[in-house]
Amino acid sequence: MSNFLTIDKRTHYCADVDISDVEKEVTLMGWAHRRRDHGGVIFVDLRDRSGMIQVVFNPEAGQSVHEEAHKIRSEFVLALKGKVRKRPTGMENPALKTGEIEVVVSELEILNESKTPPFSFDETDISENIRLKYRYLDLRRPAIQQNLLLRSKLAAATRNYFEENGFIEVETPFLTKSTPEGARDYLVPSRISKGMFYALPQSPQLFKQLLMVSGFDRYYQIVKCFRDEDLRADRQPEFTQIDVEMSFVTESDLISVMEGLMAQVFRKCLNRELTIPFPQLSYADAINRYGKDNPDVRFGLELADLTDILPQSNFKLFREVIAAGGVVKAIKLDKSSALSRKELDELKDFVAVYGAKGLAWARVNVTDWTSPIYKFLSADEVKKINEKMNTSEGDTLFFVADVPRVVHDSLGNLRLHLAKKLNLYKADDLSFVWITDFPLMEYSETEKRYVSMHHPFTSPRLEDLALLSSQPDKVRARAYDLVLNGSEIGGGSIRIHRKDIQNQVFSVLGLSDEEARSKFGFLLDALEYGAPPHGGIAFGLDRLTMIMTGAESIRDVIAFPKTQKAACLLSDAPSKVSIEQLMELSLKIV
RNA sequence: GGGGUCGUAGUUAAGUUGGUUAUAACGCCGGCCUGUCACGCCGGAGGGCGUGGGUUCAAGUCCCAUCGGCCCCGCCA
Repeated sequence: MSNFLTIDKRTHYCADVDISDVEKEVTLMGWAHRRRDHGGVIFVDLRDRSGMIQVVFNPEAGQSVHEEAHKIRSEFVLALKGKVRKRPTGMENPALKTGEIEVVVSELEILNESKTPPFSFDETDISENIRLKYRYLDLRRPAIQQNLLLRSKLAAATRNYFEENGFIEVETPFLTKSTPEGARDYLVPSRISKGMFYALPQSPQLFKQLLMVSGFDRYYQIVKCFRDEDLRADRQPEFTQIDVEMSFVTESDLISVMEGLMAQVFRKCLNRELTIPFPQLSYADAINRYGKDNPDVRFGLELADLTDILPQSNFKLFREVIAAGGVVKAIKLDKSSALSRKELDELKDFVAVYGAKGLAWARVNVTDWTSPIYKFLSADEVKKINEKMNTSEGDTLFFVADVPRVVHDSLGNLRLHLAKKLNLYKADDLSFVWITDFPLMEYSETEKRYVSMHHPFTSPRLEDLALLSSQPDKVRARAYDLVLNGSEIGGGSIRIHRKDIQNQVFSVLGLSDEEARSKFGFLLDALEYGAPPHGGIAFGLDRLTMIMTGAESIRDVIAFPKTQKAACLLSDAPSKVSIEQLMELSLKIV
């Protein structure tokens, strides 16, 4: 029996051994990343979470060690002891952090063997179903380990910041009450109360408001949230929020505390200094200029509104769209980014996804345009458009005419598509922007009623209160989103702390008093017992980590993620349960 | 719910207008090799093309269905 683990404790992580350790005896443990067997001397790259170091087995070191080394295969788990030495001149490996040195092994124990892994850890484009099935192996890859390491640093920096600033971390329940508004709930059947269900929280929203009523004053929590909706590249059904709530604050107080958080987090995790305060943009301006409420402001390509120029146009399509209350908008691509005719045509398909029935384009020449729609436009219209969009020779214009939503969706996304395709921004740019003055509610055609844009506990702006019953969609909310590089990384609001206003909002949302009582009675009650003015915000930890690591998928910043069908290929969840389990819960599969 | 795309040795891919025994690289196994680091050299094994139907003399190639991965629309207060 060897002394490894019991007497010979690990002295270093592999990549932490350096030139100053030469002549020292070290004990290392890790995985055999690669073996190079020269018949005589054998080299093994020993890997752990820190990185790699080359270890050497010389035949002279002793026959038994050398024989044991012959058995080493990929991913065998090794414990070894040896002396650090500088590599012979000319044998250094500059690609390796530890490339100047190596460890000459005197003792070796194979702590565990390994089957040949199903994929190579050097390979970068392994199909994702294989990676997810063997996630514990996928997670050995340094790139993913780095992502999770940064995620850990981000969480730590966040906790430090809040602790330093007088916030208290409080846990809130996972087994809680289903809420009618918002996303679809994950339900958990109650065994004790037959036919009753808990819901997993979409967010700890109501509980953190209650904590303000309790007087905690400053709350935070890094917490899982659950929404049973379809997945995207940046969306999982269970995700992590940095959840915050503060009492006796206004929007500007909260915003500046959160800017401090961002500054600290980026300094500690990425050693980057942010310029604060961040710029702010109203929701209306964001939509008008960028077509989206999560605008990527790293580049221009802003939308220009041409509706005023074209109501009498000879171009029937524009004229009719405007007459029907629609808008005509355009974006301008600089001449340095000219596209081929084929590429221009392909963009039609791109905007069709967002409901655009067409995409008109124009190439600006010295005196005219090259464009399918040029012949329909008057010289005056062309002149006014050229002036409004400040065109110069070689620029390309893209027009969409439709109802505002379609125009904004298609041009807003076309703008992102072109910027990415044509590299109009630098990969490491960081452009934060607060979006403010959201509408409190909007009319839902599917539900035939007004629905909250944020959530029903968001405070209306006091000066808009009078409009609440007459023109609900004109009421602005005291809500704010933080957008980074076109990604909504956080959103929050000042909440309603008065019962009468909360009731009024519920009523406009079509919630009867009885419904409001049965769903949110506990909140309404709490508002009657000295609820302080309060507000908060929640950040998406996963999305923030994605941006900080440059990950293209949320799965690359989550240790054990779900597939698009919300399945876990590793554990095979979700799965069937036994009839006994169902009976215990009084459940029947229909 | 809908649109798109992919599925061929362990992995990554190639596979002509359907046509002999389905290719390659890496990996794996065996042998040789004392300074490699994607070690090298020699030899070898390994799949019947996601699954199920169909068309055909003949299907990895065509058709239908189905399962799964990814991207998107809807959805995500």
